[in-house]
This record gives sequence, structure tokens and C-alpha cells, in this order.
Amino acid sequence: MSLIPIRPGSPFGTQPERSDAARNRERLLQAARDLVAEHGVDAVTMDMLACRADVGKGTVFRRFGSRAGLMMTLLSDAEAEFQREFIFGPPPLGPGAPPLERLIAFGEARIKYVEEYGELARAAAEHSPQNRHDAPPVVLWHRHIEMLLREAGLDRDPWLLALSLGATLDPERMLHSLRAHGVAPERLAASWRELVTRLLKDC
Amino acid sequence: MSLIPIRPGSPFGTQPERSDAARNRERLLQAARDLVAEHGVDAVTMDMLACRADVGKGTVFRRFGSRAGLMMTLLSDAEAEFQREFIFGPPPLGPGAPPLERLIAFGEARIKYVEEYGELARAAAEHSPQNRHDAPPVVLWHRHIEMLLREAGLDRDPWLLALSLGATLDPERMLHSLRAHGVAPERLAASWRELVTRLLKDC
DNA sequence: ATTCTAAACGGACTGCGGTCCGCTTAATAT
DNA sequence: ATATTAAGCGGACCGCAGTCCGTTTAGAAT
Repeated sequence: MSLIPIRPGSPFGTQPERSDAARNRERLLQAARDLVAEHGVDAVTMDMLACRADVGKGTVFRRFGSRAGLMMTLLSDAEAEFQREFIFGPPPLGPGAPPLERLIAFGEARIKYVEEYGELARAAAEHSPQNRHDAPPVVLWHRHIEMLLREAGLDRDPWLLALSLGATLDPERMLHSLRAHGVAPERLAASWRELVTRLLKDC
Repeated sequence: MSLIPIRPGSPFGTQPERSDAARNRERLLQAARDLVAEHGVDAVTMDMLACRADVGKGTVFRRFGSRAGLMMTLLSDAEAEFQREFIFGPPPLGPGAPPLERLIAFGEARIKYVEEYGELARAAAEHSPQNRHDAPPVVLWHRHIEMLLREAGLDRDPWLLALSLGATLDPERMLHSLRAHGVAPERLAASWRELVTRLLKDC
């Protein structure tokens, strides 16, 4: 169950979804997961998905809106889990630790996330700057970072600074470092630690 | 004349370009500039360009390779000018000033660049992570930042740190802040100054 | 001037994401 | 059971980036 996007079917004023629609949604999600597992994220096309799920193409787009929307849906469980961890989970990622340590842990968690779901995350952000920067989860990360910066005493435009730090953790960028340049995850994490440590020194 | 990409026609071992090819290139570049001026970068399609330049579509792609390639070509003069300034120009952007000041000036220059050419820069990076992160100009900026970090005494993996700082100055990101969120350029510059100042404090 | 050839050309073609709109059907009211 | 209706459905269709390949032509060699 996702925290930020309200899944269709969740009755939040809206009526529940029709039975055939529900069945098709399950079929589509299953087919999508299978295709991704078989061919990799980038090779999956919307026609292919429609065909595999034995459903019209219009149905696919009615459900997910776009390719990016499909990928976001596929990510939503992992995303919700990640959100839960840094909002409610145990320190140092969750509340209870000093802000610098939480920030370091946040970056490390993000790196692990990208190692596991990077391709999906990249595909979910493709072809829409709007979606890329203002999708609810992204906004939430930024607010989280901003809050930690404030807690650490950084009062000079923490929002923009949070955006900069967010840019460092951008899935596409990190994925590119990891895959194309063969940078080890630990090295990324060390660099992140160095960055935020220097940034928060004596505030 | 661009510093990094060797323009077709520059005889670097290769023979000069055929006269009809040269004529078509000029026609295409002129048409492209006109179309961008008339309709905006995002509305210009490759078919439109071929039609306007009275040239086959194949010719357009033979010339520029892709839409991104076209945009890079349109940018190349401005890009070369920018490179000249931070490599050979007067301080604080060019050599002669202390590294922190050069870094600050670099960010400010980048922001001005994005204000003026942001849409082109965004279009030049679209649809190709490879191109986006490893295009020669991008690599050059990163090396420049890395060098300044080293000069300032930052010896802990300056290459990755330079990548992070580069992410902050990414055209798409800055453009999004400027346009979608109405952030003033001065505010972006101030945030950049704050970021690098803190980062280089007592090294 | 003629021949030769590699470069350049053009436009039909493909594959993809995304839209449109007439048809079907699940759920509800009677 | 029957009628009603709005949500859901499907696949033809569109626009775009990018490819392919048969044809043309500039420029060199003779």
C-alpha cells in the first residue's frame, strides 16, 4: 500500500473500481513485471505489454496514463517502503539520530535503492521534467532533506540547498556512475558522506 | 569555431566537405535557427526542419545524427565562447583568481548560460544518458571543477565531488527551478555561492 | 570531354508513445 | 427480468525520431 499516490480502488470519496477493471489491472501488472524480468525495463514497450496482458492498448494507457506512469506504479511498493523507513523507521535513517547522521544514512539508502530499482526509476522519470522534479515522492525527499538541513542549523535557503543535494542523489546520475563508469557503490556513499559532512560542519 | 567538437569541414586528416553538402549545412542551420526563433525549441521537429530547408529527411540525420546532435550544433558557438571564458578569460572566471572565487564565478556564468540557452541545452541532452553525461563539453566542465577542487585542497575523491557539483548546475534542473518555480537567478547564484563556500571552508 | 566512384541525397518505411471514438458491459435502479 | 448509463474497452490512427536503400552528383582521374 503506497503512502503518496492513492491507488485506484482506494475509496477516497471515489467509488470502487469495476470488477473487470480490477482484473485487467492485475493482469497488466503481472505481465509488466514478467516482461521487465524477461527483457529488462528499457526493452518493454506498451504494445508488448498490451499484447501480453491480452488487453487493448487504450486500456493500458487508461490505467497508467503513460509509460512513466506504468514504471511509477511498478515502483510504488518499493517507494512506499523507502518512505516508511526514513519517516518512521529506526535511526539513523529514521527519527532519533542527529541530522547529519540521518542525512548520511539517507544517501546510503538512496544508493542501495538505485542499485536495485535504478532502471525502473530512470524510466519513471523519462520524458517529463514536470514528473521528474515534482512527482510526489521527489517532493517528499526534498522536504525531508530540507528539514534535516534546518535541524542542523543551516538557515540559508535550505530549500534550494536540498534541491542541490537531491540532484546528487538523482537516480539517472547515480546509475550512470555505477554502470557506465564502474564506480563502486561504497565510493558513491563515501563521497556523499564527505559532501554532507563538510556542508554541515559548524552550523 | 568550437573547441571540442571538430566541425565537419575542418580538415583534420579528413578531406574537405563537398560543396553541395556545405550549402545544405548552411541552409539547415539557418532554417533551424529561424524555426527555433519562430516556434521555440520544443516545437521544432526534424520533418519541419527538412521541409523548411528544402532538403530530404535523410540529409538532416546524416548531418546531425539526431535531434540532440542538431541542438548541440546550434549551441556550439555559445558553448565554445563559454569554454574560452573559463579557460583563458579574465579572472575571476578565468585563471588568476583563487579557486573558491573561480568556482563561484563558474556557477554564476553557468546560470546566465542556462537563462539564455537553457531550452537548447535541455533539448541537446534529451533521450540519451550517454550524451547527457559524457558529451565532451560536460566532461570538460567536470574536469574544470575537479581541478578547482584540487587547487583548493580538497583531495578526497574530487572527481565524484565535481560530479555532484555538476549535478547542481545541470541545465534541466536549473531551468526547472527558474521557470516552473519562479526562482530568481540571483537566488540560484546565492545558493551556489553558499554551497561551494561551505564546501571549501578550511581545507 | 568522358568515365568513374564515393559521398551525398531523398523520401518511403519502421517502431514507438500516445490519442480518439464508437462499441461493450458491469453495476444499479425499477 | 429489464432498462439505463457511465465506466471501461479496443484497436485504428497520429506524429515523431530515426533507418534504409535505390538514385543522383560532385569532383578526381584519364
